[in-house]
Formats: sequence, structure tokens, C-alpha cells
Amino acid sequence: MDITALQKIFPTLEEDLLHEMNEQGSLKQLKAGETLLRVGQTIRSIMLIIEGLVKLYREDEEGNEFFIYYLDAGQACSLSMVCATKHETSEVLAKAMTNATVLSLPLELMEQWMSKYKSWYQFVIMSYRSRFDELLKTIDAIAFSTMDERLEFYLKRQVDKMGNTLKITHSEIAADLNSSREVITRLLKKMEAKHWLITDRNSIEWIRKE
Amino acid sequence: MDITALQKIFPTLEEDLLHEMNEQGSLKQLKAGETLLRVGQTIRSIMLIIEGLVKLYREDEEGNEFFIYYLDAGQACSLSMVCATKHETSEVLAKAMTNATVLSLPLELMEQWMSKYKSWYQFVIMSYRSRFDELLKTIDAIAFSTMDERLEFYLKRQVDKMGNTLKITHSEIAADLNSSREVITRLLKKMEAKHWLITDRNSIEWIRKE
DNA sequence: CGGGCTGTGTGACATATATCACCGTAATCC
DNA sequence: GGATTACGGTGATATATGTCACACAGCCCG
Repeated sequence: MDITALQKIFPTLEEDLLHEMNEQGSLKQLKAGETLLRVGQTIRSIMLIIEGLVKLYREDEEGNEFFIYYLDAGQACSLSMVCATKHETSEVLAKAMTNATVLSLPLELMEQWMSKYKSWYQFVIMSYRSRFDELLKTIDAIAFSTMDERLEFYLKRQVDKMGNTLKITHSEIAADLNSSREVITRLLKKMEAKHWLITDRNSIEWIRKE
Repeated sequence: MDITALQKIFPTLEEDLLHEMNEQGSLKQLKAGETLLRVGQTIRSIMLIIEGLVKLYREDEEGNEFFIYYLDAGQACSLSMVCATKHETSEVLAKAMTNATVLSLPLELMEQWMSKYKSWYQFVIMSYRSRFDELLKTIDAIAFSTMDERLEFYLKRQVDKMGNTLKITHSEIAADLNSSREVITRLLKKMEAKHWLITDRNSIEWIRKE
């Protein structure tokens, strides 16, 4: 990889650090739909998203996958950075939504860089902070809201990441929200009646102004 | 404070660090029920629990308080450690459940200690990790479980922290779970019928074996 | 002592969401 | 092109949970 490209993706990181990342890291290519991290899998490295969109889920015993948040280019998988030992396992499922590139770095660097590079420290703290906030927002949605509000919150999150036209089916939404397809269909119809969006086979266009 | 006491509470931290904590920190005493941190309040310092039990809530617009987890002696308020700048505000509400003592440290130390003391780095990482896990467990409970399972999970958490006899009312439980008092009363009755617990005015005794 | 709390118990009912059954239509596949 | 499958629409019904109404018991307090 070349340094100026890395600089674009991680504008806050200092140049020496970017060079080191380049030398020590290895790039992994993922195809859309591929799994980056399974629940229970041992975490062996720090993972930074270089390109693409990665979706994080929480799984229950029956294999239901509950969507928690997205990671996109320039973000780190926080979970991969909270491993004090080398034997810790993942609590979440991470899947590439689009084709994606991930930079994989040995866990030991975490600690070294923490003292060596101020910008790394800042990056890690920022990263925790924003993941924490995402989790809290997810909790809010399920703790305090009804399904229509949750659906709205969900759609907005998608639109933020992927633009106004979502290529997604009602079943997929239902799975992400741990609801059922019919419920989502009905709620989407209501939103369509309110002109918040236009539904079509396999896609939803968000048109709500403001 | 004396160092051997601190050592008991934070057994993983190195002695030099404990001395520094002692010099630079200030102790704050809280009475049971007092608020340590309000939503929206600016976070000015790193907060470590020396003694007592602190309860963390998420609040919605109407003032409902949804319980997320407990912090007890030897633990840090992770949120107070994810502030990159000095102007960040709290996303949660923290209340002392018992009388409590909190050690308050200037935010700048966070970064200095990160490079200076390996044990501090380990402590911070561990702390993030376990808070993260707690949040994920909370999400599981509300995303995948019905109210009776959530109540069971809730009661077990309380019992873990406070022992088998809980001094709590049905309304308080309902508030913590964002449910309603009648629902909790009925579910508790069912659990009592199954001999999981004994209810009494203002208290619940958890007796379930295994 | 009596009156007003606070906490609990419980029936009746309202509502949100899940589930079941079934259908039509668009896309896909030999 | 005809069969097959995936997706979306919709009514009927079941279930979980929330809400309302009210009763009762213990407790505090003037």
C-alpha cells in the first residue's frame, strides 16, 4: 500500500506510524458476504478497515443475528483492540457487506504504539468512544422504542452508510431487528403512505426530507 | 489513603503507580442514592471506585432510567476514560447504591500513565473489555429474551453484587427493566411458585439452588 | 387512634408484535 | 416457456406485555 492512500484513510495518524503499519501489517481481501470474525473465534490481531463496509452482529443460541452497528473505512474493530491476552475470543459476528480490505496487525503492537505514538492513543480512545456510543444508541432503541421507531432508526443508519437507495429485503431487515417479515412489511407500507420512502422489490428508497 | 489499602483494591497495579494515584487523586465521598454523573454532564476526571456500589443507567427523553450495569470497588467508570478531549459529556447516569468512595484523577494522567505504566495500560484494556461485555449481555437480554428471562437475568445480576437478599421493591425493578409494576409482580409470583425465590414487602430472597 | 401513605395482589381490558395461512407477482433456472 | 423459487401483501388469530381500576395490608405520623 502506499502511504498517501493510508493517510487519506487515517488522517489523524502520524506519518511514522503509518509507515510502521505498512511494514508490519498484512492486507486481507474479503468478498461481499464473507465473514471476518465468528463468535467464539480467537482474536489474533488488530483489525482496521481500509475499504468497504463491515456489519457487526450479536448472535443468540438459535443463531439469530441481531445487528449492532457498522464499521467503515478508517475505523477499527474495537473488540480486536480490547484483548489483553492472546487467547480472548470474539463476542460478535462481523461480516463484510461490500467487498472489503482489512489491515491486520499483530496484537503486541497495540501496547507498543500506545506509548510510542500519541496519535495512536488518540485513535484508540476515539474508537472506543464511538463504539461505546453506538452500543448505547442500540440499547436505547430496543429498550425504549416500539418497532416502528426502531425500524426508522435502523433505516436511517443504513442510509447514512449506504446512501438513499437500500438494496435490502424485508426478511433481512426483520432478521437484523429480530422481528418478523410480516411486521416489517406492514410498517414499511405505513411509512410509504407517509411518503418517507418508496418500496420496491429488493430495494427501499428513503425520500423523507429533513 | 494508605498504599496497602489501595493495593488490595487494585492488586494488578504497580506500586509506583499507586503512589502517584495517591498523590494526584482526590477522594470523593458519596451517600447512598447520590448521583455521581448525570447525562450531559461534562466529564472532568477519571473516576475509580474505591468502595461501594455504583449503578449505571441510560436515560430516555421522558426520564425513564434503564439499568445497564454495576460498577464496584476496584473498577473504573470506562466512560470517564474514553474522553479524548476535556469537553466530552456523559451519556449515562451513575448513582451510588451504597455509601461510596470514588477516586478522582485529572484526565491528562490517562495518557501519561498509558505510556509510563504497563499495569495501567492493562487495567484500562481490561476495564474496557469487561464494560463492553456487560453492554453486549444487556443487549442480548433485551434483544432476544422475553420479560421473564430478563427478570431472571436481572435478579441474578443483583444477587451477584448484593447477596441473596435484595432490598428492592417491584416498582424499582420495573423501572430498571422499563416494564411496569404489575407485570413484575405477576412474574415474581410465578417464580415464587417455582421456589426460585421468596418475596416479602420490600425484599426478595433468591433461594434457587444451582 | 384514625387517616394517609406505600407496596403488593389481581381481574379486565388494550395494544403491540408474532405467527399462521394463503395468494400474487417478479425473478430465476432448466 | 413452463416450473420453481424468492419476495411482498394481507387477513385472522395468538401471545406477551402494558394499562386501568380497585382492594387490601402494613406502616408512619400527627
